Amino acid sequence: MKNTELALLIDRFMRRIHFGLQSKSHTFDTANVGPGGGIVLLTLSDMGTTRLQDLTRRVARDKSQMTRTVRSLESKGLIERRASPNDARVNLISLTQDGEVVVKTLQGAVADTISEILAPISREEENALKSVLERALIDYNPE
Amino acid sequence: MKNTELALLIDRFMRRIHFGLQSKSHTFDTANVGPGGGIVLLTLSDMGTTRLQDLTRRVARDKSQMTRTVRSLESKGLIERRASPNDARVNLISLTQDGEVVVKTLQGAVADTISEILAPISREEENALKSVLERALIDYNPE
DNA sequence: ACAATTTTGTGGACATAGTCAACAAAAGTG
DNA sequence: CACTTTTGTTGACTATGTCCACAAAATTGT
Repeated sequence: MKNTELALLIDRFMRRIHFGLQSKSHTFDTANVGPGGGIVLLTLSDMGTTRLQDLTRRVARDKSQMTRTVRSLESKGLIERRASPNDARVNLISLTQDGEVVVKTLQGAVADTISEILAPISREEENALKSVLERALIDYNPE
Repeated sequence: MKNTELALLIDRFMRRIHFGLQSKSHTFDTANVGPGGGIVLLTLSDMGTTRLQDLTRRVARDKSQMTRTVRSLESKGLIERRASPNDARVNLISLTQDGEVVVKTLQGAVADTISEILAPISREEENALKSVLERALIDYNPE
């Protein structure tokens, strides 16, 4: 019954990352994608070319939200969409070359911030942390 | 350089909690405090009577945001504020009896959701998870 | 003692993100 | 080939975040 702690900890941890990045965002977010765009780009980089719906599920956002985020990233030339040849409803999303470059920059910034935060944490614990989160999320694919 | 993963995992985990609660919120958020209000109430319950500023730092939100959240909770009769006797600038915030009741309900709901999510995780790992997060946040007190 | 600075909280204005419902087009199904 | 489902878009609304300026009280340095 004391599990409320974990929710609060996760929230604070999230905010910690957020502020860490936010405070230096002018040094790396030159494309002005913001947190929302950043998450989508990084996720897309993980997934490779994907259908919009799958991307939406992975980042666990509302599909309407994703439509807008994707449009914004497209207008910045960072991602491309093309219709699936098999299914005309489906949008296949992929990073452009410019997008790849932005992703590299974001990855650097995020990695730096995370390293800062995890300074007091050992490498083994860090891996354990990832593994636990991954396992908890393994079946999580919201619609 | 692979640490981007953790940021994305934390984000997904957060969303997982959020949706888990959101989908049942009508069953427990009868006071209509929402996620923002809930975090404040739970944190306040952890901290006991506190100054607004300390609460603000703990939840890592903007102070103006906190002003508004606190006003809203006050208008619902869930928290009380009084001026500090020592320092007339300071607002001391505390839960009312109604607030305590709401907190109990929220704690139940959050605990249930977290248990669901952590079903595939052992008790030891869960404790390790908390401990790691706590340690990473130990010195984190933003202004 | 007292001017200058800092701390605490409030308010306004704007930007970003989340939510929900309605919709259109294409695909799948019996 | 009607019926249903899937995919994505749009609109309207709410909630949250961010930034700036401000006022009142406290603190500091001289």
